[in-house]
Amino acid sequence: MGFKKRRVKLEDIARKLNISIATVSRALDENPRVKQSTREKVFHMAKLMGYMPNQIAKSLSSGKTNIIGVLIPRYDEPFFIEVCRGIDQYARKHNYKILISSSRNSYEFEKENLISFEKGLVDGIILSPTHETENVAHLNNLVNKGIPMVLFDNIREEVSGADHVMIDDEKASFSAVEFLIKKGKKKIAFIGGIKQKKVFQDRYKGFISALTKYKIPVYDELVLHCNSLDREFEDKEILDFFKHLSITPDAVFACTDNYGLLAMKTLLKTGKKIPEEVAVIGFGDLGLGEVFVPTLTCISQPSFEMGQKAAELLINQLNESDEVDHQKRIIHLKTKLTEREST
Amino acid sequence: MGFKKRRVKLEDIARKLNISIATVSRALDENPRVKQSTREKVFHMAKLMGYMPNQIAKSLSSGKTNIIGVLIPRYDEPFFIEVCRGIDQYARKHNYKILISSSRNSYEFEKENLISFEKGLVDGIILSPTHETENVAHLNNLVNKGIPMVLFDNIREEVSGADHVMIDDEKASFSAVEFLIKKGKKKIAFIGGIKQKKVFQDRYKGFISALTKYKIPVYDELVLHCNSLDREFEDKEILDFFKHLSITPDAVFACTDNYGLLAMKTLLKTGKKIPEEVAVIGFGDLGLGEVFVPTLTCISQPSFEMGQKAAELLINQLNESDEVDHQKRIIHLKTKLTEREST
DNA sequence: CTGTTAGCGCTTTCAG
DNA sequence: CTGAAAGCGCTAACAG
Repeated sequence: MGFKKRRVKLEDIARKLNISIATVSRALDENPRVKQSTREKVFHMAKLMGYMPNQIAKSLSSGKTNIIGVLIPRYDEPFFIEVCRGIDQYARKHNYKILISSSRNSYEFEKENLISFEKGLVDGIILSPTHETENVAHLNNLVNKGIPMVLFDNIREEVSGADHVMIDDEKASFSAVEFLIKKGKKKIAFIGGIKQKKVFQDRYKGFISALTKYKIPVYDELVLHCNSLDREFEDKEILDFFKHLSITPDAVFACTDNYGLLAMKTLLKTGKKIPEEVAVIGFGDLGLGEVFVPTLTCISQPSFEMGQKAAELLINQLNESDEVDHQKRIIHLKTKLTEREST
Repeated sequence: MGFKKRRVKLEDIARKLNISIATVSRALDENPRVKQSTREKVFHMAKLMGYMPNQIAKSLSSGKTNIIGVLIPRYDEPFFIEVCRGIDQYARKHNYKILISSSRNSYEFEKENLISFEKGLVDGIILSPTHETENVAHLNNLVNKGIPMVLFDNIREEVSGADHVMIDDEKASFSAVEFLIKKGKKKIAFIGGIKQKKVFQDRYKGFISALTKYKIPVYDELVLHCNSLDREFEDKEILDFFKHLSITPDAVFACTDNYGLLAMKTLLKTGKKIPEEVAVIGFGDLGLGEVFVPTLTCISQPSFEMGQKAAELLINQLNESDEVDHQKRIIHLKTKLTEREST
């Protein structure tokens, strides 16, 4: 807005046509209560004058913006972008736009962003809390104010009143590790992410329970929890990890595709044959794994679908009557194992 | 908005304190014209009552939303995401938020998205037109309405009044190809993108002029202009390309990192040694090239910086006086060649 | 079918 | 320093 040239508004059309603003508004709204001929006149004049409705005025008046706020921890993670695509696709169909913000992995920024959402720009919020987010009071707070919310990825179950979209991380990683075990692997390394994230905790649990079930020893040395929040450092962390191993793993279960690729890269550099000597399996399936040589076997996570589902849940909440209290919903999406060349 | 519970507004604070709405508004605005003690009372009460300003009302009243609309052709292209990060970073510092939309490579969607921007949601627009966009009337149209605009990537110089942020694609690709030539390569393949995009046209020109300058033959067979708009098909297109060659190239200049990686992948599969038998160079430098084995040499494009610069130009326009006509600015950013293992 | 009127919540003259 | 009042552009009773 604030466009330099003056914009034509309803009033201008009304005056030109010698009718009331209300009628113009209704006509443009395709309200059946206005005469066909009037409507046509209005449409014609609106077009002629280059009328463009003012969304802000509409929102103030109607009490809704038709914008969904999306808050993700970072942009440079294909998973989040894919989820956003899913949200966008569903939202668009239902006449909503999305406003994406990044909390840049910071609890403070998360709060800050939510505040700007709370200022009335968005009708509801979809978010993945950062790993730093221990206290979820700010989230419950928003929910209590009646702002519809859906969580995904780093779910915090304590947030009552917000819907959740998730996968069964533990089960998925269990099946990945089981797959390796059934291939005869016995020295399986684990590369996880930030320990504070529920998804990584769960993937670790799955890893452990698979090994336990099949009575395969857990070598502490073969377990790495990456702490990096940056591509650059992840790289280094994984390189170092492999450099200092005294046991040579015959398989690697990586909690993200990126970790899987970095692991393969490091292994290849040290002359290992994949998958003959070391099998590698990743998690995510966001396209990168298919480009690498060898291509990466991985747990396929329905990222796009997660987004769609999150949007669906949110929009359902938005359409719920304001009277009844929202009944929390938790959606579990299925994962599958996609076998490629690295195993 | 439309939050179920009623929100506290200026009026509520005013009444509680027995002062006028105007004073509350001014106090909260840190307007020096209000007495220190009053201001403190207001702040205290606002906090107590959990006041949260209504951005929509503010926007309607002030005529600006402090939102920048960003329109990119697709989300699943790291380059665009990186540009968005740059925009976001600069915008944030200057108290702007960004609203990202994707035109999904469609001229129709581009127009549609711009219309929703034009409805007053955004103060200005940063965009990369789609390859389908031949007619730029819709863009000039917006500019003429006084909406500040900055173009990047697939620049259309015809859009007068909009600022441009670009790199010298021709020069950059010239230098890449020259680099290959100086390494003694003589049968250089070219993998470009959609021909309708200016960036790809320019990169092709650079390729040709380097070969010409050094009197290296251009083999038509070694030139591929990818038409795919989808990862999946790009893959296939490049595979096919190499499969049907009768000449074996000793180098490949790829117009994106992704093409470069796919080329390497295909070459490796057919047993070629990189860089000994075939050197490969990409364009972009968005992180993927560093993970691959071998790592990809490429032209580094300052994507993040492009975003920052675009935001800077736009925000400058927003701050310009409404009286004077905007003086078009074109910014050229520098590229450099980053040598890695693939050459 | 159409017009009148009262908001939506905030900013901003203009008076005082 | 503070208040009253107009207005941003549109929607939605309510009345006719």
